[in-house]
Amino acid sequence: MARPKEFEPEEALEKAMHQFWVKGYHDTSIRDLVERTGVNYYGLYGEFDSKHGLFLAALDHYQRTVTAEALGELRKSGPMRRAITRTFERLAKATLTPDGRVGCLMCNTAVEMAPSDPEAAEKFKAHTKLLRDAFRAKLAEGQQAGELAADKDVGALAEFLATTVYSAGFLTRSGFGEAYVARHIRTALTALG
Amino acid sequence: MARPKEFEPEEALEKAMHQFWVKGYHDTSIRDLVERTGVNYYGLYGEFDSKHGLFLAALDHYQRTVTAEALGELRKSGPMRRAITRTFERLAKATLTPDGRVGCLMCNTAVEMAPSDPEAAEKFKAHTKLLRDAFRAKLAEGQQAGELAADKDVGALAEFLATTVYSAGFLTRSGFGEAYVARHIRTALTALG
DNA sequence: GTCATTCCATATCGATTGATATGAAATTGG
DNA sequence: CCAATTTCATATCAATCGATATGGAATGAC
Repeated sequence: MARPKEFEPEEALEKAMHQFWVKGYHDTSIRDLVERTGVNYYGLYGEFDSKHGLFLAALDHYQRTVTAEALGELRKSGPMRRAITRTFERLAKATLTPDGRVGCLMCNTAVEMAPSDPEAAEKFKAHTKLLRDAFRAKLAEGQQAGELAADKDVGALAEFLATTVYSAGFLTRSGFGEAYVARHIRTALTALG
Repeated sequence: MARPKEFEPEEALEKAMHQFWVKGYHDTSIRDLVERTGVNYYGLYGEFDSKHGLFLAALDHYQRTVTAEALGELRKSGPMRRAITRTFERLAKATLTPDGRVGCLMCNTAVEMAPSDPEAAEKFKAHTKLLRDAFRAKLAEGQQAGELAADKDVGALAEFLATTVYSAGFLTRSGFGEAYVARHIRTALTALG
């Protein structure tokens, strides 16, 4: 029984995420967010409390959408190496958006915010755990199937692959071309033996 | 024939570098720099033109001091693997300063500035080239000496090791402990075969 | 000692920041 | 049709931003 909202919260969050993805937290202003989302101050603050609240919500949104989508490849049954390679291909694709070579939002956030923002740091750690656990499951499965040498440390490799995800995002954002990034991933995967 | 400066430009630059190292570019204000360096506005602007000019000078200073010092290990004659391991040990030490887990200034800068600041991006690229060339020389030497398999791609490995330097800085800044970082480096070095 | 010059300390500039307040527009219940 | 409620659009807030201007303090030349 009142005037209806003229925006979809989920759409606004998606657009805000892309804004933070390109410019980071400090270099994004509320006015940037208002312009990008098409939602005015009242709507944004009513929905997300503050710039910081919107930022944290955008981090959650990133994990729920971009990351979860790419990790789907690891949950399929099938050969280990192919699944891992495809996962990296999908993730690499996600570092390129209509806004350019934006990299990985979680990597960007860790660098910019982790030392000074405990809440952002916590979201980043949760993201790392998500990656690590997904890789570990597939690696363990592969080791069982004889696709990975029995003496390999699955836990250490899972950590390594999770970090390689961030490295690939970092390289893309830094301006290195797709060939450079692909070469890095290919070399990294030789650690699987 | 005038009032003498009360500061040493090199010392001021060193302190400014540490400020940018901790907080990045956007989250560091001129007032922060004045406070940290002990040099007032007039002195800073007279010496470095602007906040941005001081930042670029700090990037140069980082390469000349922190990075060059660590790469000295690669220029010594001696076993390849030991030299590479020691280089990473030195670089890992540099990511921990009295200000905390600050990571690698060049990695931080690439993430924060590369897409929007061509001059900073160029300095980062030069830094990557410095790392890559130093690793490549040692790898080629090792390959000649039979410490590295003849079929290994020295160029690709040099790129990979350079990126691993940034990864280690990234992990430190993100809050991972020394054991986690050391494990990552150890796993990465298995790519040498 | 005097004066020109350079530097230090501080005040100040317009612009922008995150956040809030204000009043009109849009909706529903009565 | 009107009052109550919620949202929209915009004006405005104090604080801070990078940068500059101003005035006094410190030096060397003469």
